[in-house]
Amino acid sequence: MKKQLAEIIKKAVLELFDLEQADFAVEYPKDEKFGDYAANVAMVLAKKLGKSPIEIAEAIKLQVTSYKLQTFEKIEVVAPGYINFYLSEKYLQDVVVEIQDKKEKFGESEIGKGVKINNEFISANPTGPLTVGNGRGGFCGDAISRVLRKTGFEVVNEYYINDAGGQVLKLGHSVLKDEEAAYTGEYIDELNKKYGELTDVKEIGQLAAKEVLENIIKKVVVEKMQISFDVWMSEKKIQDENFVERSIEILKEKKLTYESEGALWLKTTKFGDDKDRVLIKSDGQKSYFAGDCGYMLNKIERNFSRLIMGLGADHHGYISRLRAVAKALGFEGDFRFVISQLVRIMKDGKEARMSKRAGNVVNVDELIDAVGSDVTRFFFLMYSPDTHMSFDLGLAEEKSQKNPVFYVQYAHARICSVVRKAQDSITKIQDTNNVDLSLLKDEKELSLIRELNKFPELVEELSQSYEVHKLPYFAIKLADKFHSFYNACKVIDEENLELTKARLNLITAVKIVLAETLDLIGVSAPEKM
RNA sequence: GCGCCGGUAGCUCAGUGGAUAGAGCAGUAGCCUUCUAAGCUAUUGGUCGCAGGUCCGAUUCCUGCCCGGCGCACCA
Repeated sequence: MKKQLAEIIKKAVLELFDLEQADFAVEYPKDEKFGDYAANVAMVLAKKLGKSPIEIAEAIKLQVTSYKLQTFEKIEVVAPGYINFYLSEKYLQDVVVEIQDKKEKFGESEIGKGVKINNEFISANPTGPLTVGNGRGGFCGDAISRVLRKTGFEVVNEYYINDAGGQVLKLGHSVLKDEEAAYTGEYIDELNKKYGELTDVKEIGQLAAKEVLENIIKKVVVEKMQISFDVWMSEKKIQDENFVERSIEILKEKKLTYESEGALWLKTTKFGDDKDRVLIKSDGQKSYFAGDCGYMLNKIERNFSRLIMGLGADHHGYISRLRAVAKALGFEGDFRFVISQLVRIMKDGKEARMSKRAGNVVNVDELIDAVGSDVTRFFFLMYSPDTHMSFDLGLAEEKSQKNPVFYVQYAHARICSVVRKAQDSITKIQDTNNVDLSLLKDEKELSLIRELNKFPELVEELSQSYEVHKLPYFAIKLADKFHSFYNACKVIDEENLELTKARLNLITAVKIVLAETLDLIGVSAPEKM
């Protein structure tokens, strides 16, 4: 509707003032009393037209009114020059019908049809357990994919495994517990028991990495975090299949490389990086960055038209060089980075030290074990990835009404309970098809429907902006309006079966949208609590 | 030194070139003979880090500064 309204206003502006382009916005007003949509066109055009915003707004209002649209029951001009549009009751009541028809497909669209997207996230080294930071990035990446799929995009979830370079050696040393050991922890002790007798560091490292990947990372990702990756891409495979060699050849051919101090450099500065990067070191070894070039070539040859990479804030420095390689290798599509800031775990007002010995939570799986998968996901996804979030462990552990996750889930469970009750107690209400939804006129009811109406627009917006933290906020708002409605309006009324039927339709619609929103977040929608 | 991110209510965080800056938690006052009180209703609380600038209008955009986090390898 937002888009359609923008088109309508555009048309009106064209007809009235003969202006082709107008840079204005259609948005949701801050307050419901200002209607369902508000446009700032008049204020934007005021200067250009040399008229007062109010005057212009009135003209546009008249013009739009002359189109006799059924959608709006009222259009108002308000100082300093807003045009507020009020959806008609009929339009809102029809939203309930639409949701009943489409069920869980409500909000789906085809804007992404035929567009292939590669979404790479987590990609933590196979050298140890996943941290809460990996968890944040993981849930965020997963939610983005869910939104993209709902809007018709073809998404490949991908995890890149650094199983070829020096960190494998580091792991080997750690298992042997020699001077070059870098990692410690219970899992290292176990690996030491298993492989400590061997002597070849590289072999030990590879065996250990494989085991960490299979028994720690994959288990946590798949079982605890419930994220499914379509591709687990191995760095070694990229090397073995000559992508690295070939990418270097291509870059050489494009004359984007040069030799200096005995090393081969790539001119990433040509594409916005702050310094050039080494591809082949002076000792003849390929750099880690060369591996990235090979991987990029591999992605490009798989014909994705959009690339997404989720990175922790400690890796934000890679953005410009990765963008540079993509361009250097000829990738022209949209390449977006989702950077998630680090996570602080707070307990009792203090920062929990990231140490196992102190008995504090460090890893995602431990966090999930402590507070549950739903709470963990919801909490991480509530925050914009840009914020340096504090995870209040005490609050999350409480499992009480303080917790917004339960607030939302409770709304869903409540609806299920009412529906169950209706089925049990009123046998007459079986024919839910023949319903008079025009009975839904109460302010609480209409307000609830207005929120439902926003869902498809939200999903579509998120498929472009990736701001998935808006999903939990939407869920809370919808739950809020439902609870408010529930307290004001009795759903089951033996004396008024027609209204009861209409309201059952309404809450079923709410249930569908709530469940869908929670599904995009990856949180369960319980039938009972 | 350079770069990225943040600085909004007591706490954790949304938000926006425009209409009285929002939510949850915490605080205060009410609401269970009625479909789940894990709920509802009302209410207290803000110099949107500081200083300039652009604009009819800035918390939002620009510049400078202050505070906090992270990053700046021929390491992977």
